[in-house]
Amino acid sequence: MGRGKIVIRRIDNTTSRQVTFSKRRNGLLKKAKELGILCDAEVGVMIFSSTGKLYEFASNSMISVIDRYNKAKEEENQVPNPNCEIKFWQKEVTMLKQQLQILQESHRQIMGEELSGLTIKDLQNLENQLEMSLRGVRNKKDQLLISDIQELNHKRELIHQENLELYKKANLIRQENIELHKRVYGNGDTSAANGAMLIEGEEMEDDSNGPIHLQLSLPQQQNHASSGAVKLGRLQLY
Amino acid sequence: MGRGKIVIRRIDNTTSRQVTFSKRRNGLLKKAKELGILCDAEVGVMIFSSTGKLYEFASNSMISVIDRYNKAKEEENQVPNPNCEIKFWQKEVTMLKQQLQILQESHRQIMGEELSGLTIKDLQNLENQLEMSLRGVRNKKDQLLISDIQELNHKRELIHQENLELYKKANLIRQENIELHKRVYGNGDTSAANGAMLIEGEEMEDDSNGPIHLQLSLPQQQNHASSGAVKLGRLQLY
DNA sequence: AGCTATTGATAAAC
DNA sequence: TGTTTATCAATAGCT
Repeated sequence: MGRGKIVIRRIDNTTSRQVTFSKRRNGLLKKAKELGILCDAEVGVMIFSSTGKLYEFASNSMISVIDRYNKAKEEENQVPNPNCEIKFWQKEVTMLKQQLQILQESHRQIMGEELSGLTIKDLQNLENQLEMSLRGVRNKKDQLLISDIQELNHKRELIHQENLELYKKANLIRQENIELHKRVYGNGDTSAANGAMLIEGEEMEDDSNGPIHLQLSLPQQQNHASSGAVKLGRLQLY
Repeated sequence: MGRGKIVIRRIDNTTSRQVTFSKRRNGLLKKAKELGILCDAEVGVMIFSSTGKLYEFASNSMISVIDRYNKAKEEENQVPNPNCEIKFWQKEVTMLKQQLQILQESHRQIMGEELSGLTIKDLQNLENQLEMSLRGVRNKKDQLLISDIQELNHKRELIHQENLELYKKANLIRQENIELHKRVYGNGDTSAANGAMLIEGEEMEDDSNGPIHLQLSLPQQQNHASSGAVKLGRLQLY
């Protein structure tokens, strides 16, 4: 029930796992509440998020539900074991220790540490797994690098645009300057200093300082970066 | 979600209340299960029908959930319970669970499953680790293969020696046979059957069956296996 | 219990 | 976290 079908399996992506948790938790609590009301049932729901936070619902009170649950279980088992809780936790510890051991062994094997006792077939499987993992890791790394490059390219493009704007503005100001110059020194000076009218404000490369740098740096940056980098990005990526 | 909208209010009709209970109860339990799996959460649901029957779900075990719930509530209320032994085991469980979680996460990363959130440097380290592991596994596999080959060679050598012994014994028996033959049929037959004395038992290839096969098969097997395989082993491994 | 029309929940996108 | 929307899943009402 959503934009696409999903398989019921641990959601790897942390963010979407949290988002889904938030939504489905609310859904579950709502349904529990509805069930309690509609069907006159006593319902208790406890949810611990993966971060350990508790969310709960109880149609009356959680203590009441738990109590009723314990009673029901006692009746069911008809064996009121006094050491029950301690035994439970001990079992839990045993189970967890086993799990840990298994995982640690597998981990060691994967790390290529403790390979004695494996058959050639085991080793072949391990090798295949490692190769697959390696491909996954490399893909992920490449993706990261490529997205970094794209981001940098984007930023560069923005700065380039900004540079163009600044260049245009500088040119306008320079033109204005020339106009003001003409007005201040009159027509007599104009013919002596400049043989032709500076209509567009071009051809001033040798006289002023600031604009020159802009004019020189822009085409360089443009040709170098935008053609080279974009081509690289497209060839490598798509 | 049904043929018509309903208001969330106790269903008066007993039958339809029970039917709805059955349906929604299953729905709730399913959703609880899904939430637990999808979002890596610990979920516990207890439902008492209006007739008092208990239905439950817990992602791990209800005792664990209730206990965690009590703990959370205790912490909330800041009321420390001096239940020493149980607390010890609970601590143990908590610690083991933490270890497990850490290991599982690392395991997932190594398996190339959950790589989001890693930096390029992390990925680089992971890649190096995987490459190292792969080398280790491949080395081990090669070692195994080579020791297998060596063992086979050794066995082959033993069998070869055994064959030689058998061949010698067969020759001796054959000589004895000839001697006996001579004694039985006298000197007149000796010159007709064999021109020269068979001193070492050689040159009998065309007359007897067993020894011929041995003599032919041995040099072939020896040259093929011992020179070829050993050379391969040395070149690949050392 | 089994069948659908219909509502409700929610995955994906922002 | 909240909102929106397209889809899928749950289920209300029947049989």
